[in-house]
Amino acid sequence: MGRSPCCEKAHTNKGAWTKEEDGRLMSYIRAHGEGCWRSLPKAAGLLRCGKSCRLRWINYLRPDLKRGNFTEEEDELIIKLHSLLGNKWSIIAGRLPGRTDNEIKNYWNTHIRRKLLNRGIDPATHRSINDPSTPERSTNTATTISFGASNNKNMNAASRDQVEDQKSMAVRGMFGCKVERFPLQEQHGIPDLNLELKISPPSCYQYQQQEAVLKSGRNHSAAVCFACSLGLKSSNDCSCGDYVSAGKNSAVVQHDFLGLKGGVLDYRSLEMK
DNA sequence: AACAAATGCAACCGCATGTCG
DNA sequence: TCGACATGCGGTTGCATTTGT
Repeated sequence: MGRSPCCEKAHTNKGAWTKEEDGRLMSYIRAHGEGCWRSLPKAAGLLRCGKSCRLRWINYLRPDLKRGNFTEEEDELIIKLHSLLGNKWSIIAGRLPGRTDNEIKNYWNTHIRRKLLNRGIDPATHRSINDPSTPERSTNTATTISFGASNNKNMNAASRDQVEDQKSMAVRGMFGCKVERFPLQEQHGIPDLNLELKISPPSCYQYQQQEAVLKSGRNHSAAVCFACSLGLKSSNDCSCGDYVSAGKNSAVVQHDFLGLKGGVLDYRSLEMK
């Protein structure tokens, strides 16, 4: 038994939307709000599939959309987030206010891929294309975080270690999680300093630290939220103060690593509403 | 000017996931 | 707990526009 289609295809328009259709959809949503996409087309007098209406609204008609070219900062943020999350376009879009997942996906495929390839970076793995040690990406590979090239080739081993440790600390602060370092680049002397990082939920120690912060009522300098770490300090996503503001209801404060509460990854909690 | 190739982007499709009775 | 339905997501397609010859 097959699944019923989302709409009656025989009686729906397809292809580009007309101005009249846009107008109908916009005025209907203004009057009634989003939601119930299945019944919306009929109610709004549109010969469109509900899915199509939703997509048109989200990707084109929403009033909070930021049209126009991507900035250099947005480019770099997309690259950084893609290196962490892969093709999780909706989550990446959640970190770029006014941008849609579809827009970012298209932009990635048309601009950023080429940009990375020109830099000699494989857009899929965020590693140097010439890197002979690049392993096949398996489903269980660690997330990689690229820091871009830096010229520390001539450093002695101790200095390099120091730099790497600082990077490791930065990432640890960035995600409030344990970061394991794989010294691939050091072993092979690869100029592109992609660090192979494995991200795991915060250790008990860090969890205890958060609780200590709660008890003391003071924010912890090392506890930087994801938003701040990505330069979105002013955004609504900044949650540096969450632990403190939770106050006596601290029981409701669970560790939330990339939306990972109780060990279950909840991508949606990362999205910017 | 005409045509072909390349590019960019809106929209579609199928599957996964969430919700509710 | 299960099944049906609604919604969301990511990959892909198709077409309009731009660029090159």
